[in-house]
Amino acid sequence: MAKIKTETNGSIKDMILINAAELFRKKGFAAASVRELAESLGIEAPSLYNHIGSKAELLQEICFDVAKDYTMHMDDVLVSKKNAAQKTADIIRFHVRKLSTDFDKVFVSEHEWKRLPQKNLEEFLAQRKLYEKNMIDILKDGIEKKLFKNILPSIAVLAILSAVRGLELRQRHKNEFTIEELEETMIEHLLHGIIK
Amino acid sequence: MAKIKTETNGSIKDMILINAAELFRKKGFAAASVRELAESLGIEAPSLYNHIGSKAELLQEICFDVAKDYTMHMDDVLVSKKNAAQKTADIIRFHVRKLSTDFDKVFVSEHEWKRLPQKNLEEFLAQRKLYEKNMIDILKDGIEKKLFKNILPSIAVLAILSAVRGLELRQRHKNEFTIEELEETMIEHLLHGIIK
DNA sequence: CCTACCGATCGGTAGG
DNA sequence: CCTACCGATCGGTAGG
Repeated sequence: MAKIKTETNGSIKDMILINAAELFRKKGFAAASVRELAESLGIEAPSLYNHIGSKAELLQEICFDVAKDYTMHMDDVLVSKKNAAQKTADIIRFHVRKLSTDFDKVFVSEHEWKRLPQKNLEEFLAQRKLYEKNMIDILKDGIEKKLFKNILPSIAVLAILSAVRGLELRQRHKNEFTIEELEETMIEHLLHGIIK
Repeated sequence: MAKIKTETNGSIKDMILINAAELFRKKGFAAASVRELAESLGIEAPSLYNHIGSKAELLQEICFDVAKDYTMHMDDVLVSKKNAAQKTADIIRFHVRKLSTDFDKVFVSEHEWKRLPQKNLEEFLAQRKLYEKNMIDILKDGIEKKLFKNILPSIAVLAILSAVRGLELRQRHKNEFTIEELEETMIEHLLHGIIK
């Protein structure tokens, strides 16, 4: 009898995905139960299946939603006229911003993608690999143009991506810094270092 | 009847912890079953309980073993006569090396500590917070001594730690780079940046 | 949207 | 170290 309370403009499926992302982040995909998700929505577990196909499907939608956003941004960056340093800065900025605006989804996508069913996992990894290849190409271009030092591109990409992926802003630095401060500080650090 | 095969010098408990770390890394703590762990050791699940108290205890031992190593290294760094830049480099180097030599344990400690039971979780977080505070103090000292730029220490620590924590060397770059190359590249990047 | 319920699997214990 | 087994919980289905 109880109906899912939808926030303004939120469809039922959106509400489910929002709550699922929060639950998966807090408990991990494997330890999060469908019953608990249903409870957070004010309904019984079996009723959820009128809206979703399976628990795994929710994880899949979260991961690929996030991946799509990153991929689309990368496409914008690649066709822009900016130089390698500016492109790299854009990517860092986007990661920090995305993490702060869509924390639950991004976190789940970063930490729980390994629980995707085989087929989805392969596709997810392929997208991720392409993303990293695009970044490596940007760094290589920067090295060629004498903009960057003669670094090892694949390791630099690993360092940059893990730095921005691993950020755990959560509540911690919520009111300590603005998002813009965080973005620019990360860009400065990862491009120019901290040594005077 | 089957006995656990112990590798040279490895006690049974050590073997259990090694296999548990690998299993927890691959499947996640929640999704890893005691039965599967037992199977990897060639025994039945109930027999495991002659050697362990609970599944949670294994996670606890893995996480605190790793935390102890980092904390002990930090203590060495803090009493050393090196300057802030050298101390920071030492910390980065230790993280990279530790990750490459104890991949499964470090990975589990980084990704699964949230599944620790309440009491252990609080202690783990306290140790982690102290570790970060020590690093912040090192950076502050570097800023005071005009060695570092006027960065935001807490964000810089976050960037450095997430960069080194998030590294996924695994098989990927196994034969592509030596550990030393990886260490020095990360130090160079996180201290001096990539811009020429 | 609900109640009722299924088979599978879980961590762990009893007892030898 | 084993077999036998427990209660709890899981994702999901049937039927209305």
